[in-house]
Amino acid sequence: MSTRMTISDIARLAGVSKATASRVLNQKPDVDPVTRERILRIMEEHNFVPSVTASGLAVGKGHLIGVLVPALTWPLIPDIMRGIAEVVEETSYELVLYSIKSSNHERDRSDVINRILANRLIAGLLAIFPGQSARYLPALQRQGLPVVLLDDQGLPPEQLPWITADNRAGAYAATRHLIELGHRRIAHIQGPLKYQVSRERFQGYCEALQDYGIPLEPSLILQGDFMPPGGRACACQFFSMPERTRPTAIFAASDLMAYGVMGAAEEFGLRIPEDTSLIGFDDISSSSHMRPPLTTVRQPLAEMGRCALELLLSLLEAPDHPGAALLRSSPLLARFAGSSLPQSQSAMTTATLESAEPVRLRLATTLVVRATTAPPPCYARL
Amino acid sequence: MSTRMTISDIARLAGVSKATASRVLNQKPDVDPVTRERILRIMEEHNFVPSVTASGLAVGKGHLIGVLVPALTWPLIPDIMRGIAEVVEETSYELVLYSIKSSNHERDRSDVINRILANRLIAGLLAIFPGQSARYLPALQRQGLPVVLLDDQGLPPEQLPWITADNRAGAYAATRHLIELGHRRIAHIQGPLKYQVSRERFQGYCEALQDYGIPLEPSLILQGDFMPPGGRACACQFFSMPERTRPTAIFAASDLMAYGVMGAAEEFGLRIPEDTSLIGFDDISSSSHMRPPLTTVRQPLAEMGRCALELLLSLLEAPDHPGAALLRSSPLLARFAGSSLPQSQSAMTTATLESAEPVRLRLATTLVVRATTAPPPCYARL
DNA sequence: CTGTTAGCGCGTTCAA
DNA sequence: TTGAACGCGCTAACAG
Repeated sequence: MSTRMTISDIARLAGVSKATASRVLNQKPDVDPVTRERILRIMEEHNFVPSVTASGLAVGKGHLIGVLVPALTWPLIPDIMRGIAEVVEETSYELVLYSIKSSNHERDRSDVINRILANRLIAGLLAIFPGQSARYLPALQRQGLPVVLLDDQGLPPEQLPWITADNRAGAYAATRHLIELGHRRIAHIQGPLKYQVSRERFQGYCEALQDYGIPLEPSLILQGDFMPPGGRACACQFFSMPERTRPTAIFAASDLMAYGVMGAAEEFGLRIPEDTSLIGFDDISSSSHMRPPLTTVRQPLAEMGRCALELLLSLLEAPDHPGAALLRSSPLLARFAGSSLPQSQSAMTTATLESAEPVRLRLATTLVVRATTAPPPCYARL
Repeated sequence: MSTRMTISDIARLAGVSKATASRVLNQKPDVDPVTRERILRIMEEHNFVPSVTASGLAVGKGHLIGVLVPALTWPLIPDIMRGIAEVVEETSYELVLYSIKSSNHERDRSDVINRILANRLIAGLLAIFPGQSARYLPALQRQGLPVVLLDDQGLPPEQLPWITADNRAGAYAATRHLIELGHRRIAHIQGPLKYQVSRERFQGYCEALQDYGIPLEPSLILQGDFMPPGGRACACQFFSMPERTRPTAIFAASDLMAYGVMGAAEEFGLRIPEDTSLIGFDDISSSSHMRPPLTTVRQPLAEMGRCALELLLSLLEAPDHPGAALLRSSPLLARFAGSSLPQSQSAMTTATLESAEPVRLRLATTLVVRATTAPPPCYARL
């Protein structure tokens, strides 16, 4: 419970110079073992912790890692943060939270970026769902601030390492599940197409249909906004169609939109899954508690956070080693270095290393079947 | 898009000394107006942002605010964080996230605290649901680091300012709602009693019953753990009771536990709200999407975050002015300074200032009636 | 192996 | 009103 200790205090107590004390702090090898032990002991005794501020100033790079997040309330974020926090705890880094002011405009976004860059507080940046802000990120990278993208949700700025989930494969699995249940009129509620994840999910949907010889039906494809009301609106449109053309199953590009569908179904007196099957995407925590529990595609959120941060850390330690070399320095990332294409269903452990130059990891998704999917009603079969 | 600018650069460009440039940066009045303008212009031009690191070092206090959070995935946290982020954005402070390693033990907790204290990174700490870690907080406070507690969930360490929701009143309103609907056998699933919020909610339940002359029935009170499985288990126990003594309504101390109740009800073939009414507590976002939408008590989460941070900020600026004086310095907190007891139902704007010495704010909660409450089934009436 | 010196970028004295 | 000098706590260069 002592008060603030400086390295000078420690040095004085140990009878050495500050430089020596600093050396043992930084694990330098060139210190007399016995002296080192003595200093270490003194530090322990007074539970000394070096000032991140000062060392940051001295080295020119702080030991802080910035995390740029959109609205914290977007349900995927907390799980991702959990993964991030887990690996940060293992290191001596601290996390600085930058949240993008959602309400305001362009100006604000570049402001945040400027703050990040100019005050030189952080050593690296992890940008989660940067969306439009992604525009400014390459500039940071060029100025020497390592940046890692997590599921960009926008046009991927080239040359930035990024981590994402295999949205296409997840959507494919979901659609195939529906097809195998016997559905043929399968609707899809897209996310906003300006996000890459939306397009990937749509692509997976299309490919599954195509592989099973089911023609794409444009009237069964609507664009939502990832939120419940949007999903509800699209569903209402589907449910208003004549029974013969009405979809017997709906694949929504987010769980939240699926919630909206459930609301609409109730309004139309349609039972799920008896009258209409439903699949979401994300597997946010509340989905398992819905009545009936929602069948959905799980993103390995925490794992994505972990990977992204490990990647960033390795970038910090070896800024000039782009590509696969980075992967070897991290135990977690190393697991992915070997695998090429996702061949097994053991989701959490497969991923593909897409390109060598800027590292790009795509983590596997898994279909989790719960209770909102069933064979189509009799009148619709065949 | 310039590279890092230091104050020396600015000074050189403006043809003045670094000291002068520093003066205008810190709003010192003793600078020649025209010179000041010139310097300001140059700073703007090169979009110069002072290094938080360096100024922090110089002043001895960084412009960072620490937020101590438990598991990010606890559903209340994101909303609180949103409130916090909103007011942080208005200031020049940044947020540093400290998460308590949930898995490990005592040792870890004090470690986090030590890091926080010793590296002198942050100027103030906002502790959300500190739980057992609250033990260490007063020490920080004594060492000159302002600390604000947000909904302590434990034994409140004396002398620390804290913000919470009016759990008692919320629980009272929920129970009264049930009583007024005609229920008399009202069960309560408590949160863990080691948390103060659980005890307060239980207290509100008891008081409502008492005020309406309904005797407390011990068999209708079970302790849960705030999580769905716990709620489910308790509900199963209730639903297994003979119909004559079985509760016609359940008030769960958290929405998550209410979800568990819904699952159990389905299992027992009981309809909600026809056979059993149900009320939760928290109003987490998914509750409005449940089928049927959950009646619950809303905590003003974001507002709590906002207040807590404003309080902390005012503490930073006037460290020696405890008590009500603080409140006046903040526009948001000032709103509460006048009101004494919550008299109106306009929840978000009433609160009680409990004591003058360590500031204690209790924000109003609101009952949000949705679709899980109804009059008791016929056989149970009267 | 270790001590000495010189900053990192900024705030704050002191004189001028 | 302004400038020069010093120090925050630490690291990095260079000696010894």
